[in-house]
Amino acid sequence: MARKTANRRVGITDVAQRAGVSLASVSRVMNGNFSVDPDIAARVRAAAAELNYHPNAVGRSLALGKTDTIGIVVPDLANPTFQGMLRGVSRAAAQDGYRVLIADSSEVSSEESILAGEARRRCDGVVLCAPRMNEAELEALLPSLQPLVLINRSTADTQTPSLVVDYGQGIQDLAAHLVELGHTRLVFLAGPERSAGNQARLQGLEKFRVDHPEVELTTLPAGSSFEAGHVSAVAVLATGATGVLAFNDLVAMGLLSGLHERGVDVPGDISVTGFDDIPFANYTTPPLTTAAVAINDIGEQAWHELRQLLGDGDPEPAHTTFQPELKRRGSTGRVKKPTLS
Amino acid sequence: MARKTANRRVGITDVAQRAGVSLASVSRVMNGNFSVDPDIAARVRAAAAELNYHPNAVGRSLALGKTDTIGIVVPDLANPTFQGMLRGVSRAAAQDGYRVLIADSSEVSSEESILAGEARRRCDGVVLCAPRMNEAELEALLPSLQPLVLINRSTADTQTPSLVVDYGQGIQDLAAHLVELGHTRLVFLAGPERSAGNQARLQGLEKFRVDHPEVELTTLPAGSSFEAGHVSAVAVLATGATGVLAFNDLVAMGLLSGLHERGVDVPGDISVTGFDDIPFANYTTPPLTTAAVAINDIGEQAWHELRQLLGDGDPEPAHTTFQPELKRRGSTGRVKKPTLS
DNA sequence: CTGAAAGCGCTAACAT
DNA sequence: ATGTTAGCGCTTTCAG
Repeated sequence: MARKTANRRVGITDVAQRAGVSLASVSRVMNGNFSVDPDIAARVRAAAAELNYHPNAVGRSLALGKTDTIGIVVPDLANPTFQGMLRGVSRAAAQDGYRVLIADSSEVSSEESILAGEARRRCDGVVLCAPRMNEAELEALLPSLQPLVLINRSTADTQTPSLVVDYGQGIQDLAAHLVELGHTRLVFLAGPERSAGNQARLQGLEKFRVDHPEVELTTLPAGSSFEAGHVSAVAVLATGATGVLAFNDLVAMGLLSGLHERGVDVPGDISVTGFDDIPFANYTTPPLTTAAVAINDIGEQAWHELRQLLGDGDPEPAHTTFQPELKRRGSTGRVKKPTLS
Repeated sequence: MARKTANRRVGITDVAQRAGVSLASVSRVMNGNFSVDPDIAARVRAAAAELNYHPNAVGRSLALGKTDTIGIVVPDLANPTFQGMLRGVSRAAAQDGYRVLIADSSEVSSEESILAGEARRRCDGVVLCAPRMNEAELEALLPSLQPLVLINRSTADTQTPSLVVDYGQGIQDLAAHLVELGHTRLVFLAGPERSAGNQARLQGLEKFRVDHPEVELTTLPAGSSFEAGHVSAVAVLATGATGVLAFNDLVAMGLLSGLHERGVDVPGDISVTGFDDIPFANYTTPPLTTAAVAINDIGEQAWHELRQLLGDGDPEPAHTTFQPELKRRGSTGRVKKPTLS
């Protein structure tokens, strides 16, 4: 038997002994179970207090078959979007007495499956956010992860709740906003190729092209980070576009910074939009026009869905689409003079 | 006995049965234990694979007396500093096969003790970051949290490793930097009053005053958020100071934004410094001069200390001070004209 | 209403 | 080298 140090932790047995009752009674009292003699209850509580007894969580988990813990697997803890989600999940779950175990796959999507499985095995359920995992792998993984809720991925499996952001609509709104301002030459700074969110944006833009044949829209590969946006500045300028749709706020901020370094005025010379509305977006100079995603709400919702699956809480719809909300801020403005293409 | 659904999970017994061996053998094989007949080992592995068997973590934990999980309690998951720490801890711990359980106290420092205790009970150890918790409460808590490592708090207890950032020195470096640039009227935008980090900065500035009697340094209460910095813009301008030491990067960014709105040029009219060097600091306009704190390293170190306490890994020094590194960037510049005080 | 005892899934003595 | 068995700390039937 493993016994790390000399000092034994106080267990239910100690309390029972001290209170002169059986283990069962202590257990009943600790769990606020019905039908315990007030006298005994008091003795037990006293003993527990004196010994500073706290039930061992692992023992409880084994007996109860539940850990009161859920796992959340995210691709990158450095990304504000996933941080926001994590925070939303964590706070909501905490409200219901659940804790959250993190599994950060560090962008190594090959590890995601294993990680998710491990997380699931330690927990009662899982929130899975794996934008780069391929479709087949995802489908194969789902059964073993149940109960789980999926973020920004859809699945044929109707058992699995999934919360998705309508990136396609959001990017169209952003593009339309630029068109309204008179821009006719746009460039999209694309995110990671295999990311589901990027593909959704691309589809949205395809639709936009159909609706706005007069607009010239080009795509530039970039990425999802500051750096990606920063180094894109030259390429963006080379296109001659007056409006830029950055993959997300990070990319937009990087671009803003790169543009600023080159003395390009935003929005005077070029308008820039982001995506997500991370907290920082409000405080860039100029403040960033973006499509706000209620990422904390998504996290919270994710927990609610999972809670339902776990048998607590009340039933709710299992599939939800979150609509981004256009935030008009200082980084976009009227085009200076119509560009002659 | 709790049995949620009808479908039994496959346990070690099933594998043993299928392989026609005892539980013990299966356990030995699964744990790569010495002395198992290759033949049996193969049979066990085959059976495990066929049944898609994965050891139950809770059962293991109970038997082993360890969970391979550590808790991390942070005051606010929305704060980039704590996010960075979390990330550092999480990645480092993952390297050693440990998982991280989050306890976000949501700034409610009264909850921190309970939260920390709960986290500890589910885990093998805890990383505690509770800048606002009062001294007495902290000391009282320590014994029950062992093994733990403390972040940005010191304690008399030499058993407890603690990692602290030298905020006092950092803020002095920042102030000295401004002085070098010719600034003689400075203002410090103070953080949360009870925060240990704020007090350290205040002490550093006291020392700075002694070293630089020629400099006029005032303090303005602010806070630790964007908003705090943003609303401070007017008060800052009212002081007539030409150099501002913001409590942290968030406050500095808020201030930058507030200043920009009022047409105040940074660093032309006023120089602004932050603290922490969060990833965004490099991408503000202008880029933020700040004192860089290697927050990811701190998280990583925290894990290493904890690992040592847990009995793995090699011995390391138990108390470490991290020196912030001055980052000179665009938000600070030469004073326009010497101010006549 | 209470206590004895079985069992959650696994590991580690202890025999064999 | 393998099987038997006794826990790990707790909950919950099942008798009384």
